[in-house]
Order: sequence, then structure tokens, then C-alpha cells
Amino acid sequence: MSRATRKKPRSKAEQRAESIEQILDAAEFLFSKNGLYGVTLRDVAKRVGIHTTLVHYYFQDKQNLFEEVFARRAGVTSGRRMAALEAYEAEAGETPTVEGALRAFLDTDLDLYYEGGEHWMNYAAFCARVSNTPEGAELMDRHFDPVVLKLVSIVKKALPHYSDEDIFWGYHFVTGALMNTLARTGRIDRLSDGLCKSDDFPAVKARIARFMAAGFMSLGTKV
Amino acid sequence: MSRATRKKPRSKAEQRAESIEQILDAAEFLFSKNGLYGVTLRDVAKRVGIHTTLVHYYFQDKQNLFEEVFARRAGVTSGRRMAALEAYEAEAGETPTVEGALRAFLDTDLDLYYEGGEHWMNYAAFCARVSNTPEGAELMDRHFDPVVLKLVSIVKKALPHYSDEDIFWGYHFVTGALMNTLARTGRIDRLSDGLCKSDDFPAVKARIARFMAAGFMSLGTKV
DNA sequence: ATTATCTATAGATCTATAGATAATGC
DNA sequence: ATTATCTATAGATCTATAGATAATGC
Repeated sequence: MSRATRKKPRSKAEQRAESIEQILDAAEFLFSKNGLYGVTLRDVAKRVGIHTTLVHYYFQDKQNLFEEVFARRAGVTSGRRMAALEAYEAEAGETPTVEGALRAFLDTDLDLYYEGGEHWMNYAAFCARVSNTPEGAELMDRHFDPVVLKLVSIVKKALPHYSDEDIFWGYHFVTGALMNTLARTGRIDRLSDGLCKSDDFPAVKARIARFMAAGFMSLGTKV
Repeated sequence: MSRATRKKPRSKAEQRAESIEQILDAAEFLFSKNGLYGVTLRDVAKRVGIHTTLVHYYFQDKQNLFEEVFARRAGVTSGRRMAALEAYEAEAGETPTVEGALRAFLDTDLDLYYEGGEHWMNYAAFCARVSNTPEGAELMDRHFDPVVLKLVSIVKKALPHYSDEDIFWGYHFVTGALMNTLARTGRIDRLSDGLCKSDDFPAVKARIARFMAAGFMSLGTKV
């Protein structure tokens, strides 16, 4: 991994791009573990094998580095999910189902992380880690509101007699379960004594949309 | 709030107890917002209106303060939920339901935070904030494993033909939804344009156990 | 000529401790 | 006498910048 052992890239543009990528990768990994305040720019630089000042050179300050880590992959995930939701909407016509909408939203995302390899898994953990922090909340709003509101609109069409409150609270449960998955804390591994594994996204994908769709349906049957 | 404006407590034991409580309250609030690394002992001392050294005097170091914030209320919440689960188990006999078990687990906890006032709400946010961090994971295991495993055992009895994997993954979704509730990030407020409110725990209580129970039931119907 | 990278360092924290002072306790 | 609280400070960071050096670009 050390920079010295690798052949230098030829052009300056390549050098620049590679340094920026490496810094973002290192920051993404470290922020996902320890959050904004638990990571120093020295940690990031050390992980890449460069001097701290280079991080400042490319990213000005820490807050900006953090936001660029968030932004780098946010467009890809929200774009993919938006496309999947729109495709489902077109396909389902006037009779969409909650489960269909959730599959487009959840399964598409789980696939992206799982099939995207280590970096995408780190990004998933990063998002989960910051989703319940003041720093992260505003970023979540800015990058993910459109795709979430699209999901909500399809669920509303599937459940026309539901109150908006029921639908938003249902989404609140869905996103909690998703974030707990992306975080991969290892808690489920320890609780189940190794039976379930935090990074087994296929196991989650096999269950989450169906589970959550059934949850939504239950909110219609008032007691 | 300032310490100078208040009459000093009489005995040393009282003084000691009051200082310790105030430090824990301040740390709980600040850690819930910014996590272990986002809070300095100076921040904590400043919020209480004492000198930083007093925090060291009572709590040795930061890590220990953090753990004591966690531990102070952990026994109460896990004890209450354990009692509720045992009562439900006795009442339901050989035919417990998933929803009954979840009500004992979830509603009991939501009541505690909501009826316990500001401090308990802060503790809830603190737990949610640290639940997906390395620092917090080990504390969650240590303090909450017994009550979670009790819940799991009742759900197993309610769903005897289910695989253990299905039950643990179901719990994983439940705890994600619960933590997202306790965190009170305000995201649901903004998404729903004020219709739902993060601190409206009664609204969550009205839905979460039924929603999650229906989710569990759906895992039995393989497609 | 321009850009990537490093050296050196200022200035501002932060944690933690030693030792002094002030208040209660017997 | 003992315990709570404060003063002073050491030592170790951390962020950020100025300016030097080394590598590519034309």
C-alpha cells in the first residue's frame, strides 16, 4: 500500500487525481469508524503515506474533506435508486405495491454496496455513522431528500387511504433498519453467536423489503 | 443554571453527589450531540460551571466518564424491560405473540424516556448516538445483551417454526428503527415538512410494535 | 513555468497532574 | 483532618499556513 513502493503515475493530472482519490478513500474509512471528530488530518495523511499539508492543499480544511467524502458517492447511490424507483413506477402503472417500491429503494442500494466492494461498503458505513449526527443530518437532507420523497410518493399511491403520518413513520422505521445494516457494527454477530453476520447484505436483502412492506400494511388495520 | 446563584448544599456527601450528577448530566447531553471525540472535558466543565480539573477529580479520565454516563441509566432501562418481558411471558403462558413481546420491549422503553423528561430523552439520544460506534458497541453488548436475548427467546416461542436467523435479523430491523427514533435527529420533521416530529414518541409507540410484529410474520411466508 | 509535495512552525487547543486554597467534619 | 474546589502548568496533540524543493509541462 505504501506510496514509495508503487510506480508514480505519469502525468500531473493523474498524480492529482490519484492523490485526491487516496485521501478520500482513507478519510471515508476513518470517518466511518470514528466520525468527524474522531479522525485527525494526520491520521488521514498517515494512512495514505503523505504529509498532512497535502490534505490541506487539496481539501482546504477538515469540514470540507468530510463533505467531499459524503458527496463523492452520494450522487451515484441516489441516482441509481431514483432510476430504479422511476422504472418501477412506470412498470407498475396505477397499481404499485409497497414491497415493489421498497425493493427498488432498498435492494438497489444494498446491491450497490455489496457488489461495489470494500470502498462502497466503507461509504455505506460512513453514511450510517453520520446519519444520526448534527454534521450528517444536513448532508443527508441535501443529498437524499429527492429519492426519499420519490419513494414516499409511490408508497402513497400504493396506500391511498393511509394518512401521510403513517407513511412517514413507516419510512422512519425503514431507514432505521437500513442504517443499522449499513453500519455493520458486528452487534448482530455477537448477539447471534456468529449465526448472522453484519456484512451479510444478501441475508438482509432477502428479508428487509418484505418485512417492511408487511409493517406498512399493518398500519392500515387500526385496533 | 449557574452554580454561584444557587445555595450550596450543606453536607459534603450532598455536594459530592450533586457535582457528580451535574457532570454526568452535562456529559450525557454533550456526548449525545457530538459523541466521545466531539466533546472536551472543558466543554463539560463549562456547561456545569466548574473547573475542568474537577471532572478529572471525580471521573479520572474521559473514557471513564463516558462509560459512567452509559452505565448510570442502563440498569434502569434494561431492568424495566426485563421485568415487562417476564411479566408478559408469565401472562401469555404457552402462547405468547410477537406483538406482545415487542410491546413489552419497545413500549416500556419509549414510555421510560418520554415520561422521564429531558434527562431520559438525552440518555436515549446518547445511546442511539453511540450504538453504531466502536466505543459504544462493547457497552451495548455488556449492558443490553440479557434483555435482548430474553426478547429473542419469547419471539422464538411465538414463532417455533422460524429459523434463528430470521429471528435475529428481525431483531436487527427492530433495533434499527428504535435507535433511529431515540436519536431524534429532526430528519423526519424536515422530510414530512413538520407533519411528524422527532420527539413525538407517542406517535412511534402507536405504531412500532404492530409494524415490527407484522414484519416478523412476513418472514414465515417464503416466496 | 506550473503544479505536486515536503519542511518548518505558529498558535490554539486538550488531557492530565501537582500542589494550593476553601469549605465541611469531628 | 478530610474532602471539595481552584490555580498553574507540563506535555502532547491538532489545524492551518508560509515558504522551500522536486517533479512535470510546454
